[in-house]
Amino acid sequence: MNSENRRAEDRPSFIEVAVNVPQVSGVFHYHLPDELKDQAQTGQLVLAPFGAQIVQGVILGSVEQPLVAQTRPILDLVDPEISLTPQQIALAKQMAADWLAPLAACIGLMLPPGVDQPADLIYTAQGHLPQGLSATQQRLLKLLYQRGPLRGRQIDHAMRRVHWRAAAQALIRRGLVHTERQTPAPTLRPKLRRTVELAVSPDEAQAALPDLGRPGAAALARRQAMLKYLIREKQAVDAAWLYAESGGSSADLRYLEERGLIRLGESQTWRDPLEKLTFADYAAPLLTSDQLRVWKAVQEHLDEAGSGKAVLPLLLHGVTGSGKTEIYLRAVQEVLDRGLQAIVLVPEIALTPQTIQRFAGRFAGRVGLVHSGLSDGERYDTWRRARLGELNLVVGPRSALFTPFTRLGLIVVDECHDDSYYQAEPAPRFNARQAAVSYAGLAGAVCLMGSATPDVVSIYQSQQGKLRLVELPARILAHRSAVQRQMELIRQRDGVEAQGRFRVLEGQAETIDLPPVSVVDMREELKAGNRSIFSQSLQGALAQALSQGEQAILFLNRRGSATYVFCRDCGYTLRCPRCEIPLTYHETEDSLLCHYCAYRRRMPQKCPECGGNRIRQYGTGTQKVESDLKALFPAMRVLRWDYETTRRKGAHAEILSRFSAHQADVLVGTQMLAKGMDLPLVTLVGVVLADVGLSLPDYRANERTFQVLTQVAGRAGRSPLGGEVILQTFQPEHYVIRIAAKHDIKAFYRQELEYRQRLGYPPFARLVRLEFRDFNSEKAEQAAQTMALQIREWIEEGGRRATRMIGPAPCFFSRMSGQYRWQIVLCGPDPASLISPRDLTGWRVEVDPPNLL
DNA sequence: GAGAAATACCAC
DNA sequence: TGGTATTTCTCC
Repeated sequence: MNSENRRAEDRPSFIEVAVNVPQVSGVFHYHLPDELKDQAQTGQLVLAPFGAQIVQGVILGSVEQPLVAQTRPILDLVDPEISLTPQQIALAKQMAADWLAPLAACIGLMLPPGVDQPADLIYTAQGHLPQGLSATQQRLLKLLYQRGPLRGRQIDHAMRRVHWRAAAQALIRRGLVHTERQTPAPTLRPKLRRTVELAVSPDEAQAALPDLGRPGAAALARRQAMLKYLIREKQAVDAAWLYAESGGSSADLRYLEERGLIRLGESQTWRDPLEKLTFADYAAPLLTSDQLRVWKAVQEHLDEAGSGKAVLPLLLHGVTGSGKTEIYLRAVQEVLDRGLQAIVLVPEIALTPQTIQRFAGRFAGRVGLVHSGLSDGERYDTWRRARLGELNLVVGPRSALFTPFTRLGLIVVDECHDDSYYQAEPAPRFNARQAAVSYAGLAGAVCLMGSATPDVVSIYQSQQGKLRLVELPARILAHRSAVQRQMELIRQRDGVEAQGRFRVLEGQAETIDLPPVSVVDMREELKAGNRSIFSQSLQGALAQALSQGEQAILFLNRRGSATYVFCRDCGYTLRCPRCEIPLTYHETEDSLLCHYCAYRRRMPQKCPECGGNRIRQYGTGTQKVESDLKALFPAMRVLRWDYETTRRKGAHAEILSRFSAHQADVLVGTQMLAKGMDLPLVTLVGVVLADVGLSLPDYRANERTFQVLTQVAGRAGRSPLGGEVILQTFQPEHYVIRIAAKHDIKAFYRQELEYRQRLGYPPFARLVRLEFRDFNSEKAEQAAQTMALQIREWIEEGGRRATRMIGPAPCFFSRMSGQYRWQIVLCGPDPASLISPRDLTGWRVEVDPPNLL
């Protein structure tokens, strides 16, 4: 048979499918059975046979010639409403290439959570426990006897880090266990509500009113009320609404339906996480001259992108409080006015309630929210609303990037320096900020990134013409209403008009200088006999703020150091038995906690090493700061914002609103204090120990410390009350401390770029990190050594003299959850191309990871 | 990730 | 040599 003689319509069309098995990277060719030919478009989520399994997959497109002689048919659609947009498919392909990740894993990011159901087996035990089984086999059998048939994933959960699958195979061979395939079915369905409408004309319904039951019966009155309501309404109404209006029940509805008077229907309803919340309208303020200049640049980009031109991503560098969010809001407004759609990425939704509020306030009823607190049903509905074009704006963390829009005009990346845009676990390991740039390019949209502390790599890229840098160098005074109240306060306090450090521009917003920063040398404090964690000047400043009814923030840079416990006799440090990370002390429970794997134990009375009883916690935690503060200032109202106090849902917003409402004088906290918050009453920021973090063995330790110090300093003095920042440190001469104290970010970039160039780190090279984990320390090391030899060979073969290999070495956090970690770092112009064609099963591969710890 | 095929291993 | 444990490879 000659296929060329066939008419085009008869030619079977083949399709390319990415199967949703995360370990499988390739694409596979199938054909569509006739009954699916009309429905199965590119992007559709389908069920396909794959070996002996039935798996989900996404149609990537059609092909003329399949790769295999005999294709198998697609079985069905998983959900007719779930299909990826062409731009999403393009982005998935781009990401797979950029991050050396399997395509299926990237496709998985685009699907609404809860819909993708990996194929699984159901394991059932049969017969009795015989002799001569291995420990794992016995455990597995006992588990199956106890809990009955289980899915593979349930066993994964119950027998964590046990390689039980081999044991299961052995049991299957001996006939003690049997397996059954489970065809995955989506657990989610659209939420429906019942509707009611008249099935007859209003006149006929009116005529039927007296004859709806026994005269005088309660049912008669209820049914009449229902019918009357429907006569008035003329259109279909929600059944729940009708019950409330008439006092009737579903039995009454059934009666009216049987009489042929009404018709029951169903209509779809959306699960909207913002529905129950109300937000104050947030009207657009006038722009400052700086903002107008930036806004013009944004408009230019939107215009050019609108006319089909490729545009550079925009990097908005604006000091804290310079009005970046207002620029985002205008850009979103502009895009919506043009009939396009926008995605706004924020770092950690729980930590930026103020940003969310401003978007929800400005675009009430038109904004979708995506975050980890949503139920699967809410996400599924948000996804489908976006896909149907009923939603045009979405705000959320990195996963919001994958909202299925077809008319994307803008992607905003707020606080673009934030590490939470990087996803390390699970694979694919990628940076959502870089993915946003790719996506904007693919979709013809504008990417607008903003930060008060852009990372040096972005700054370098702007110097190289790869990004367009726009700046907001001046701070805007806190909100006008708050300012007015505070001017009044100052007048009462000082008897004079506030002036000097801030300017009032005619008819526009007012600007104010960044707060002065003083550096306190803690070595001098020790010499002077002050052994408290607060220097004399910080104590003085706190006392003053308290006496004047102002607020203060005390910041602890905890990364890499914490309240670890050691013996003052022998020096023994208590560490996590699984991770070897120093345990941190928690006063409230008198217990020790590992912050990596959540291992917990009681605080010991005696040193486990030497038996001495002088075992104490050392270092400074938020609890210690809180108790010391209370000892110094008994009247002070202290609020703690840290890991411990924010585990409860909604705790972030609650703490923030209590502090904003001046129900506390001092807020003590860690990293999260550095996020974008607007707290007008804060006049003092104290950094308890500024140099923590500088000693971490990571090439970005300086940059990260500088960023966090700059961000936290920006929380002070956003009002006419003024403000100051006190940095306590043991290394006052360190350039990061010196430059942060002067707010001289440009000097930091010069220094840091010089250092990166000297050592050949990004942006002067790119990085790939290979990490191997094993419960057995020798195995982990062995694997790393073998791989290192292999890589050396690849470098040799390819003549890749510009690529250097760092390691193999144990990672800084050398154990995590009981597994030993070893790493190899490749550094060079394009290290990814060296390993992309190789088989790296068992290795975690990260391209341009944000840290090497 | 499952299942089959290929290979390594071992007792006789 | 037959049988089983282990690794490798394909799945469209």
